[in-house]
Amino acid sequence: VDKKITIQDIANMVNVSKSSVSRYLNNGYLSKDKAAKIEEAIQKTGFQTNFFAKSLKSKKSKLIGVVLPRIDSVAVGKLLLGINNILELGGYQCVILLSNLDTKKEVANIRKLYLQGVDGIIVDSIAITKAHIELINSIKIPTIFTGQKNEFVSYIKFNDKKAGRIMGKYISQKGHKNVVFLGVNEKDKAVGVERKQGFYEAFIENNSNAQINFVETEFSFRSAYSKGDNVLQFNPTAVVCATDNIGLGILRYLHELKIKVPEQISVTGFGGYAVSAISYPALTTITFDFELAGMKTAQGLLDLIDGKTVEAQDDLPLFFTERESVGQIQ
Amino acid sequence: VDKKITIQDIANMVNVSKSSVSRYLNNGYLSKDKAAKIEEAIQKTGFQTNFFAKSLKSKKSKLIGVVLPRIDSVAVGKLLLGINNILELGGYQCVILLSNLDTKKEVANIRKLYLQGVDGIIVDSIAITKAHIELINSIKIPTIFTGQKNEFVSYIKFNDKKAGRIMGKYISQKGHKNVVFLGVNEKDKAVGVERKQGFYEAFIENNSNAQINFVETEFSFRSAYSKGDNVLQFNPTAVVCATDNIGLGILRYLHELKIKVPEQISVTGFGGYAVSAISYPALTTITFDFELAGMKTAQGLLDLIDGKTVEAQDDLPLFFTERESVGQIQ
DNA sequence: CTGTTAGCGCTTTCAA
DNA sequence: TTGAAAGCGCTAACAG
Repeated sequence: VDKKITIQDIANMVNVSKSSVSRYLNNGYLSKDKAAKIEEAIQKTGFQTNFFAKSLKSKKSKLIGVVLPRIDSVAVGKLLLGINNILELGGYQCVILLSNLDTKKEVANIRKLYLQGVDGIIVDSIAITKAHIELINSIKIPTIFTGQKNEFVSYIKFNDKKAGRIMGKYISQKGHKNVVFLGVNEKDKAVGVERKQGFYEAFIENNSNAQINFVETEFSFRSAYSKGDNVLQFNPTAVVCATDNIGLGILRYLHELKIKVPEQISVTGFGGYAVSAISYPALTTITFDFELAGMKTAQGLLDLIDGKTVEAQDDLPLFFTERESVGQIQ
Repeated sequence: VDKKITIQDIANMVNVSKSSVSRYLNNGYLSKDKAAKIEEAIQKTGFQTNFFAKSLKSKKSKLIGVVLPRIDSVAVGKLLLGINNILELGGYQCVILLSNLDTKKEVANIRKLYLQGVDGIIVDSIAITKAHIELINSIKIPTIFTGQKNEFVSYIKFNDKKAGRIMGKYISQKGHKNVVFLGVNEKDKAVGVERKQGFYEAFIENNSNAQINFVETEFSFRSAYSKGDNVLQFNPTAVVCATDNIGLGILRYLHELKIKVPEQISVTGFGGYAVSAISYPALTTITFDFELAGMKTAQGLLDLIDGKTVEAQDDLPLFFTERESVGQIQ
């Protein structure tokens, strides 16, 4: 592998025109013997078509842009794994842009990818704003969202409200009447609003004189941990956390205070990361299969690229995972 | 944003040649007034230079290939975050290829990136083989490794041996005489060999009649957990785990058997992920700053691209983090 | 300072 | 079936 060889070099070696080599490469008509010779030349030279020239000419890059809110999270990692599984099969590669949980940057990243000429864009969004919609409508690149929903775009996500409802029903059935919902900011519709709403609804339905108090936290262990005394002020019998991460933070806080879980207080999460099964006590949670979500999303994008219509989907399978962190009241 | 507009369109609007527009874009000499007019036209049209044409011509893509063994790990996520921080400043973007902890695929991915014409490659390697070296030597693209070392390539990593030594000294000082090292396969030089060796050396130095037994595990919690009884057969007073993940798996196993940590048995890790501070008991570990590692690696690659020489570096700062999981013997 | 010119490597009519 | 030729959008001599 010395100096990169081109389609022209191959043509010269075999005494055909470069058009013929191009045809060979793109399944055009070509006589058997020429095809064979070209194949041989390509084999021994290790020729590989120039990615940029091809993209320039064909207007296709085989590159998919992936906009992520953050990367140092197991959930996002799994999602990306699923995305990559599917995209790789289709001969696509991922260009990754990070938004640092910043909505504006998310939009800027989408624009950047568009200008670069990727063939499609996947956005693991934290919130779909008007700016998102406007941009998506003005650019013509296939784009699909995951993690959040919006009627004007294609998206594939879990039903966060349903997840919340499952948890709400469970907790009320366990006899809890005074709980704290330790959630995140409402700017995040899926995690901040839908999960909470689902929980509230189902919890109240089953338990009309119950009491729920809300405490807000960031996504990190550390932040959740630091909200511990805030949570305890309400004297809840259960604290329902918007993510497993948050649950783990609270678990740690309670441990330090020698408050026994689930004997004295119950804790739950959402997510189903492997680590929450290892914690002590293992966290009762709603399990989302993020890798599957990634695969579905990537497949949706591929369909969009193929010109098919993809209908919004917010019912990816999720299931309740009962472990050890919730106790029965009375 | 309708039909993509080109440098020629801008040239026509302002009545200059497209070369002048190109000059404007690339900091060539240009009169103030023309520059101003061009700028205005670019502003109002939202023109953006065509990525593929530019790359084709300039032989530069502003794309960096990043080969990762896996993506669903916090350590890798942090590394990528650091890489991205630096690359973004330089106007580069990351194309990510996953190797699924497979050495052959790692090599194949490097080749793929080379053929695509990325400007440089970062490999978070699990093992640097002859195939790696040969490929790197034959292609001329700047390439840097992280996570593993090898005298024939540029690399930036932590000193895993030193990390092991610190732990070995600490554990022996704590009076432990019979430990199990719960490590990974030796194909992974850094984690499988260096950490172990460093630990063995320092532990024995301080404690010549001590006993160490080795148990092998995969990287996952689950695998570590499943090795629990294997570990216990040796009746150790401490189990030194090659990663925090592994340590967390063992912690869970011991908890289920109601074996108290650190009263009955001590456990340690390597890594310093946030989650190990939240576990119960919090894990004593060696902390690596993976984000910093990512930044250093990316900066090294940028230097390589600039034609500077980058010397191998295996002394990224690491520090001992004493928490709650190790007890004193006697 | 600025325009003209010649490609980068490839695909794709259009004729032959 | 095949080759010639045009051109994707851009950069970079080379004159002027």
